[in-house]
Amino acid sequence: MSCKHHHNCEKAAKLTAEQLCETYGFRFTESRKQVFEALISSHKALTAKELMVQIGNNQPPITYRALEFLTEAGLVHFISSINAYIACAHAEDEGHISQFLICKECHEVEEFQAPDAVCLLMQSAKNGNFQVSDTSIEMLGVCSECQN
Amino acid sequence: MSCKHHHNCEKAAKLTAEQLCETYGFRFTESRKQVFEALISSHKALTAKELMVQIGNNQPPITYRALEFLTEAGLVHFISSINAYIACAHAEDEGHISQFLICKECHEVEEFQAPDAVCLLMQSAKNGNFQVSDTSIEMLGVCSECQN
DNA sequence: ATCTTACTGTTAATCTATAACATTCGCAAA
DNA sequence: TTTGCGAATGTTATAGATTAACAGTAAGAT
Ligand SMILES: [Zn+2]
Ligand SMILES: [Zn+2]
Ligand SMILES: [Zn+2]
Ligand SMILES: [Zn+2]
Repeated sequence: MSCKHHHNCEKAAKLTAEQLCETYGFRFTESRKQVFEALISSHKALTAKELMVQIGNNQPPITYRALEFLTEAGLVHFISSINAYIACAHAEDEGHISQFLICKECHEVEEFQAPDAVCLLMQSAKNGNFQVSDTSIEMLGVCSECQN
Repeated sequence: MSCKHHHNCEKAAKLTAEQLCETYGFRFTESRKQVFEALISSHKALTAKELMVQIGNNQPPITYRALEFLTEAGLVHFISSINAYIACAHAEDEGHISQFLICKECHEVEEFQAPDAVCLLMQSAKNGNFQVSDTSIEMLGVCSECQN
């Protein structure tokens, strides 16, 4: 599978993940690895259920725990508008804001960055004296592939 | 309750709602009215369950149907990051993009507009040849009231 | 009057996520 | 080595959110 969507793909990302875990004293265990690999090897966003099917696990807590861990570690993002998870494409950039283009045909998801837009949004919030802790930008539509 | 957050509040909004329904040949029925009024009279975002409690209805389909109708009519927005619904503050501006400041303390939600930021985001999508049909911007944080 | 479509009432099912608790694992201090 | 501790897992069951299905009613058009 090609990798136009990830800055550092699969192997590199796994390395980043392992290092990140070690840095903070956590373990990149088997179940976490399984979930992460399932996500990084698919550029699509996967629901918890789809993940469970893919890694052959029908015990929800195991998958949900791995997802919670990976999400908190910043290795995976949760896309609330479609209730699905995706491996982060910029994990090395810690604490960055999540911005997604989500194709409703093929479910492929591209994580992109538009710092200038984010800046304007932050400005808006600041004008309202609102202290932002978490921002999510989710754009649903049809990707270039699926427009044909 | 004061109305710093709505451009046209309660009565006016209800009127807009009724007109909008009539225009498209739909009815502003009792259950829809109940749900809409519960939302418009609270500036907070309410979950489906909270709504059901508030309008004294424990038959999910009724509430969910009303919510689906109101959402499709553009009178109510669904805020996916917190699984809650809020009455739209700009219903007269049809098809506008949803942007929210969501206070995680008091759960009050402000719908705001930042057209220049949206413009930049659209540009980003366009550069990737991505055809956007629906955009949601959700900023979680602490409102000015709750910072004290 | 009857036809059609929108809308409601009700029951039950499905999908999604978490609680609770016992067990094991990895690691470090005694 | 062994003891102790927190992190992580295994397992069962439950809670919570949303929808399917189908029968029935209401309102406007012809
Ligand atoms: Zn990311
Ligand atoms: Zn696509
Ligand atoms: Zn709105
Ligand atoms: Zn607040």
